[in-house]
Amino acid sequence: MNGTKPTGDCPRVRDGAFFQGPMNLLHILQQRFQTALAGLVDDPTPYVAMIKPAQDARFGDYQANCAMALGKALGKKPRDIAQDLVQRLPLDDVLDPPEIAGPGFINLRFRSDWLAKQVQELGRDPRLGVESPKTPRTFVIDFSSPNVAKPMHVGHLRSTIIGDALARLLRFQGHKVITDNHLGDWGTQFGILLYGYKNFLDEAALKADPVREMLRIYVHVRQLMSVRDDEDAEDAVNPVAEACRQETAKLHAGDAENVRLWQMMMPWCQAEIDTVYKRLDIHFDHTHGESFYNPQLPSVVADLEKRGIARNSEGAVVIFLKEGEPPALVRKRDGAFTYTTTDLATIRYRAETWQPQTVLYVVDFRQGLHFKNLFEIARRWGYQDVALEHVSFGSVLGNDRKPIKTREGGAIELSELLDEGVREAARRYELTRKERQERGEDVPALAAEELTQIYEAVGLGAVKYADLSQNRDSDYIFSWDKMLATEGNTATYMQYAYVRTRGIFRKGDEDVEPLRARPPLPSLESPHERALAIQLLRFPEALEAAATDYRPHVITGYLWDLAKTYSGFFQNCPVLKAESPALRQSRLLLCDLTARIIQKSLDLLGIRTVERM
RNA sequence: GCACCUGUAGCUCAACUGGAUAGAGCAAUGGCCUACGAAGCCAUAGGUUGCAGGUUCGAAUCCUGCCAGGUGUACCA
Repeated sequence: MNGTKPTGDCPRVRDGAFFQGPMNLLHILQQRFQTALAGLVDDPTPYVAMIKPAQDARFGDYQANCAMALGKALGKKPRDIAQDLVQRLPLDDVLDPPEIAGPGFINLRFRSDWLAKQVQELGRDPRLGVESPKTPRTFVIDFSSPNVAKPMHVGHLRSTIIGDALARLLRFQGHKVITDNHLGDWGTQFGILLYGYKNFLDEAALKADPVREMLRIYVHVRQLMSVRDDEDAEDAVNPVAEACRQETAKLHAGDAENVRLWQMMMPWCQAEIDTVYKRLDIHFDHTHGESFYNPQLPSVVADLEKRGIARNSEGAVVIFLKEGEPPALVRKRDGAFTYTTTDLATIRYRAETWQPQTVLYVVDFRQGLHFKNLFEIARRWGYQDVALEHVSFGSVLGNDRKPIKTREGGAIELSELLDEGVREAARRYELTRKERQERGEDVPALAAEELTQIYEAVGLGAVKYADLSQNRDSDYIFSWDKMLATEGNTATYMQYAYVRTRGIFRKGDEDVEPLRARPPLPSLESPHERALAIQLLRFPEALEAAATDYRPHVITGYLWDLAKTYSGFFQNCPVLKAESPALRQSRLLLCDLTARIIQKSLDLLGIRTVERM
């Protein structure tokens, strides 16, 4: 705290000037309760945390639930404490007189004139009310991380989408974010490619389209590996698989030919995954794959041994974690290193290179134990001041509730899945369009170019939104019907809500720029206007809640609430035909802010909007 | 065996991390296009939150024990 600055309204420096912007509603209430509680308890923090949005409009906008807990701690009647607190609250111009209800709930309601001023500020705020953090943190986000020798498949979907959304969110909040794609570019899958290249290469096909030929080779060898020679030989080593292993070993040992081939193939593999990233609009700051860390591995093991963290056991170098539990291997009996070794080298490199406060691993839940062990080892190794977090997520299931597969039982290629999403979006779009035309509705005529963009935005948006709107802990069932539904909490619905809002400006021939440069003080007389105002002002709060536990579905939940609140407003408050020009401007501001926040929220989820559909 | 995750309306999911009468969307029923895009809106119905205990002013949420499903568990990553 700086005594020369007012603390109550938190002026912010922006573009070199002090900017009096709108504030996170929850923060304002928390500050006021901080003050009120200061005289009552030593540490108000846990009690301040008991301020929540009211579940029911009858209970006001927010409610403070701390009086009951305080009653216990102070040995007084909760309602008396609530009364005391209310009297200590700095009231000024922000709140209506709070009410005390039930066992000691304090119901809080903002003054509408104060809300209107906040909305006016929000209108000219390019950051839509989101304040820059006092102390920005540095995050490294490790996500996607496909094995590059084979095409990306549906198993990479969640990590890629969730990781990208978290990167966008944290970056927008004002943190420093470094995205790093930890490619599997050094493993057994390259042995498969090397073996295939040496034995089944079609030179002409390679010249024509190297990526396609690599795919063909990979798939072909995989088939050979999985075919059993005869029924009795179940445990026998498949000769092709063995040959592939040997190619991998030679690569790791530095065999000149294999290294040369690896260097030749890598750009092709990279090109293959880049097309998927480009389509999904996903970018990485760094792509340090396993091969990048390979030269560092011996020193990792040596250092762990030197510090007495790792030791020899049965010929391997291992780290014992817990009594009765299997140890983690950092070097196998045959001298090869493991993924634990690589991951440790990665932690060291990231810590030394970027000094992050937090490293997020957006990786599927099945690797939970691996990360638990890895993080424990990292702590013993001395990396205690960097928070390592496994942001885990469940599986994508088919209709049979089993991990989704093709009809043949193979993994669904991501590029094909995205193609199908866009095709489905186009098919459904044309269907609805035809229906609407038959009903005599005013359907905008759109050029082929614009339609293509709509299909992409809707199809890809549907896939992303369906994933992100789910609590990441649980599995989810993949269904085109569900994700491309035009009703309910879907990308399509939100994109449509955005379009409808924009439609008002088109129809009314209204420009948004003056609204944003000099927003009017809105009227919040109607309960629908007031509810929408609060919902708009809650945007920063939603982002904060989503970021706290790295849960993008909190953003989609907020969006859904916003869309429903907007619907109520839209249905009951005419905009273009408002009773007065002033009211029209007031409502246009609310519309524009709704559109901007929908667009920004979708953007943080990596989803595009279009102006017309 | 041990560990982690999941179990909420017929189906798919929420519930802001302990708050007031557990909410949405599908599906069902009934209504709303001479006010801005009906891909929309409103209303009705639907629940022993897997089961049983416990903790307290208050539990879907925390603890214990069961039941069911998924996943992992020394040389794949």
